[in-house]
Amino acid sequence: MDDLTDQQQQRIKKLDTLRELGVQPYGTRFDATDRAGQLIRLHGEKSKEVLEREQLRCRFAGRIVALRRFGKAAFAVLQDGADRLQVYLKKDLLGEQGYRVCEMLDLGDWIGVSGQLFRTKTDEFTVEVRELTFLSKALRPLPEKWHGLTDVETRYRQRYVDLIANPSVHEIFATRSRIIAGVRAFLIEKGFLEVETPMMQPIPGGATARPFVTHHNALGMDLYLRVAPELYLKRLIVGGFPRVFEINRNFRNEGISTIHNPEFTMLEFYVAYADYTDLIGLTEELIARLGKEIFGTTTIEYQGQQIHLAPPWRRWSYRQAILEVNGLDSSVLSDRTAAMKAAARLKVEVEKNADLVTILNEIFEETVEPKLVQPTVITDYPIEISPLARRKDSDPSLTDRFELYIAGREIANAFSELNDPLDQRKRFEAQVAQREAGDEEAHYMDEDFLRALEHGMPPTAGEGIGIDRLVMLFTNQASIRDVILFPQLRPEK
RNA sequence: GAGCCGCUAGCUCAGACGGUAGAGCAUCGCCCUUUUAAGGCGAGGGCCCUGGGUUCGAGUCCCAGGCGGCUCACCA
Repeated sequence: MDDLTDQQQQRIKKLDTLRELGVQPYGTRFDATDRAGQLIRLHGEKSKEVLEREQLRCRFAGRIVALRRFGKAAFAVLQDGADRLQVYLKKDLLGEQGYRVCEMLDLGDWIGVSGQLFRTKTDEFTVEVRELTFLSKALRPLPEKWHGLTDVETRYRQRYVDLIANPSVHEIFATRSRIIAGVRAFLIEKGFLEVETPMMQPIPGGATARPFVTHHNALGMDLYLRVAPELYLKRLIVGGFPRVFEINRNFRNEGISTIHNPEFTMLEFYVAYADYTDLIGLTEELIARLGKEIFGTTTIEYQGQQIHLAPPWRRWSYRQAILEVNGLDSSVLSDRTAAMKAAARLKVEVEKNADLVTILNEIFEETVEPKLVQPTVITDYPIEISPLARRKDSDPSLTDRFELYIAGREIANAFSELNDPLDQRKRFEAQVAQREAGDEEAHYMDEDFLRALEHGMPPTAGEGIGIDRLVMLFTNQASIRDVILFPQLRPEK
């Protein structure tokens, strides 16, 4: 007890006093017939006179987030979900015993109240409490009322405190939930089946990324946390589900930054008989609908930039974008030396022995991506950087693929799936060769996936949307940690 | 991984040139039955991130480390 702060000791003392008063400081159920938000919506606009006439009774619960005492009376503000409602505690109405309980209240405690709605002298919509039920004692103090909790580290480590102290944080995560619910509703409406595929995979596939490894004791084998659900979802297309989607976590054993968390939420969906161009329209519809349904507009602001989500979005081929943004001659597309010179002139750093595709991709990422502020669909990616995408009929060096960029960031990646098992085998073999050459992110051979394709996969288009980044965009957050409830951090000590 | 910045009371922050560690809020005591950053009077509260070093003396200067943020590199 000696290592407790004075405030913690005071609260434990009050805990004991409550028990002496016959109050259980950690109670059981409270029959809240009302919610603060409901009361505010239904009656919050009524005048003093109307409230006096109607004599409305109510019963709700919440956490004390503000407390102003006056000797024989007090005002407390209760937080119930996203809403705050003031209650008035008066000795006359609560009695000697009841008011002793009030004197034991602290910021952070949970209480239930029943009473009558009224308006104070200062016109504040308030509950005059007739009965108070103590629900739970907080043994630690809340952050300061004015500045709240601003220390970023504490906000991430103790998200529960962040959520109490910062209503805007509470709102961001409520919005995140609505976005995911909106995505789910949209896809289900479009005839998709929601499925769950393994998070622990014997062969990690579906993305070029380093996996986490874990071990299953009973099976005596290593398993990988998935880097993508892609190969399993395609197995389901083979199995005869024509439209499937999954919203779930992916895990990548890579660096952490403002746009990377080791575990992140991914939406992937697959449509049989469709090609990538069908998905462009579907994506336009989805994003615009989310804007309208959740924010009532298709114009949003992200980090000071106005972004117009209403379709149609600009479409630009990967190669055209590289040429036009930089005013380059089309020779760079086929001439490695010309591409190298262009990179040097554009101050794009490229490894000395990089191949043409890598040079062009560096140029794309450095010079084109940051310019794609308004939603832009980039199409026709080179085959070398699209190992799972279908080859373009009109140009075998390209794929039937697009990526959606908004605010300079990749939001979606979609392509017509490669369903030729022999071609897929060759590409896996190429990946395996790269892996053997030291590329830890290259794909593994997945014989079972090939076997599935050999059973015949209908023409299919698939797409992935990074949910965290989508939420960042819609909630105007610069860091992924501000849209993930418990971002990954090193241990405290 | 590299660079820059930060770490002082429960919270938000001050602490020039090295000389007994401060404020506001919160807490505790007294007063106060319509306040809303309530108010008045009084009081308590510190491993100054950790470990070394320099010095008569270190929150402050030096070295090493920890944790976090931002920027850069890989990735979505």
